Amino acid sequence: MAVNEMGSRAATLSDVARLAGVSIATASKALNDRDDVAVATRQRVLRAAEELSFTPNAMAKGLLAGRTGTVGLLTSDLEGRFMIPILMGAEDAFGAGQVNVFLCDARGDAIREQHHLKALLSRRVDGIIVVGRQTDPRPSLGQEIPVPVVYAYAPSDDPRDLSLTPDNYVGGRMAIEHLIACGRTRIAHITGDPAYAAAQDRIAGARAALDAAGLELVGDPMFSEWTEHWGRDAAAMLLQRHPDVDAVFCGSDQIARGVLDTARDLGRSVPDDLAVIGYDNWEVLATNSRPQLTSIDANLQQLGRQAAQRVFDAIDGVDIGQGTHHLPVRLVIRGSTIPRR
Amino acid sequence: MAVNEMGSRAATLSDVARLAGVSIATASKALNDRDDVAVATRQRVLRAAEELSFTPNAMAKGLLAGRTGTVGLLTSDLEGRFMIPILMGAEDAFGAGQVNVFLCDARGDAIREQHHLKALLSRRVDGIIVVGRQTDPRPSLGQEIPVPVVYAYAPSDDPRDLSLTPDNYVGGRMAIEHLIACGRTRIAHITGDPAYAAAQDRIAGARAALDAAGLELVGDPMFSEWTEHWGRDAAAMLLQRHPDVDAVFCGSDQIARGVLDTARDLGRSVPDDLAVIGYDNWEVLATNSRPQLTSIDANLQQLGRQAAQRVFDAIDGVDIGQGTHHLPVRLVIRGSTIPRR
DNA sequence: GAAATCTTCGAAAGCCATTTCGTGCAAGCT
DNA sequence: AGCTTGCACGAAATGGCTTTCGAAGATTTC
Repeated sequence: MAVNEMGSRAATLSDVARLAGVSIATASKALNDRDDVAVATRQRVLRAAEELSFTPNAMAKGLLAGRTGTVGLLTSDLEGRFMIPILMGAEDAFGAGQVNVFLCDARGDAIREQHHLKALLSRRVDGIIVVGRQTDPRPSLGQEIPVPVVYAYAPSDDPRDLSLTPDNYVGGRMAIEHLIACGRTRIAHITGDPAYAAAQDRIAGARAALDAAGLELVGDPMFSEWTEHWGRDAAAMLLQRHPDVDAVFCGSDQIARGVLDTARDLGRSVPDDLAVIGYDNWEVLATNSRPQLTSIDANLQQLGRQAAQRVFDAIDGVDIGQGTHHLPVRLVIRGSTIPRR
Repeated sequence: MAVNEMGSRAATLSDVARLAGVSIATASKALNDRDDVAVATRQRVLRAAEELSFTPNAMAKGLLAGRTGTVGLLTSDLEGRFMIPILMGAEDAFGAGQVNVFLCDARGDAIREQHHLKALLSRRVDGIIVVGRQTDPRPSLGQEIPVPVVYAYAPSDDPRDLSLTPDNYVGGRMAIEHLIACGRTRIAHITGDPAYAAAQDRIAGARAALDAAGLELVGDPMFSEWTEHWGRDAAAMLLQRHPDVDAVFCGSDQIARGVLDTARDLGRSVPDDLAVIGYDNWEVLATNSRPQLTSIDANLQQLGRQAAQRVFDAIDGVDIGQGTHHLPVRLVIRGSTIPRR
């Protein structure tokens, strides 16, 4: 047979018991380190289990325990760059223990999500993490779910749910504060789609920081796509209209890469002549540009870990609170705002 | 309670039966659309199930059926760009049916992998897909696994296993053939770490194509990292040593981006003066460069789908064969090799 | 030596849904 | 009326494991 033998299906506890010459009950106790089993007997059982490479059937166990040691991860867009670190963080937090992750990708489709949700519930997952692809609020799964639910990245639109999302407002503020700390005063903003809450939140934070310093944005924020192309085009327009600009806060690293490109084309030196800061800290982009890109990192992996931790806590009966929590972001300084020493 | 009520645990079939005033057996039959149930009775049961929002316990079902409707996805590096499309393809193929995916990330650690494997087996997955992070062969999980195993991307080192991996040899050949078709004859190769099978396979394919056309590579293949930085540096060296080169085959899109950068800096126009082709067809990089990047796409999503399909077939008892299968790749032509019309 | 106390083990119930098989009943037939 | 036939439903076994509780044997105590 090609792939494998599949001959004898996995050994069961009674196989082990028979080989060890004890009852099923005793075998179970021996394998689970319970009392009331003589040392010699336990040894025999363990050896038998070893020999049959016995693996307890998690389903049978779960059926009894009422717990499956399984958590569902309901994403809406696997492709998205933001999903992966969150997923990793969650997998990380779980992986250490006995918990495994059920992955479901709804492909951004509500019907499919409902379908997957049902599948997860029928598998009796102990908890669910819902990962969205934007920071805009998404429809709640409802309060009727019989297991804890935590929303990551995209918060739920129902305040009774617990949501963890990066703090874009503070991110915007930090970016501007950093630019000001670098001595910049004529700061412009190029960002992506204005329909994204992320774009608006970052602008709000940026404006707050500028206000606090008695400054104003150079021109209006420039909206369009989250792409390098737009970054290039926007930068060209910006530098023509406002040649005296000395810093650009970009809504994404992709946009920032475009801005760097145009700056180079037009002979503006970065960071001396023009400081550029990105957003997302997408390493591949940020560390391979010339100069390397200062950026805001949303700590997504940590966000994923926290979401997992909350689910754990809830499973253990801990009250994990509710509402939308904005998790701290961090500034990663590179050459595009501060000259290399 | 914060996250949800969790009050009454999920309803069971006997709850439904009691509410409908029938036996468990009848309830089961009604819900599963089996015969021997009067229409009126079925209606009553369905209504009861609806009311209790009954979801059948997949574990109990699996315990009977001997099948769990679950497949394990054992990756070694979630971070990797290659993992995601494969994962999506697999999830795609499964998602349509009743199958769900267990995701395990071994973080490239053999111990952790063993641990996860055991967890998957104890969950009685019906099959396993092992996804590696490079195309270099990886240690087999062994022939003792009681369920079908398919290796994706990274083939198993045991020819008795079934492995699906992209055809890097043909990829290299296609790249060169395309450049030749574009009228180029002085072709150089800049790639990444020579320890990668991917690098060597692509070179072998490239050499075969050059041979067939009676051509030779300009200079030796240039090895180092799979980064933009290296692409820039390598291109600078190349253009200095061999100013007459008219095409560069790059081992990755990142390297190609670096090459484009340097070409621009040195005033070489792409594609007229110098054609550049990348590898991987990483859309974000390939479509945002100037000009857009021609590249080789490994069809990873399809690879994932195929892996899933093979697992399905094996579960259904179909002999799915063995050995390493090299899946077709495809050329994606953009502006870096052919001028925009 | 008899009674009390451990120690060690096994029988059996239970988790939840499916399925086989048998029972009760009404309708159909001669 | 007496028989078969068909229908609708339920009792019970099944699957793999845990756990409770009782029983047998070994040990200690007076």
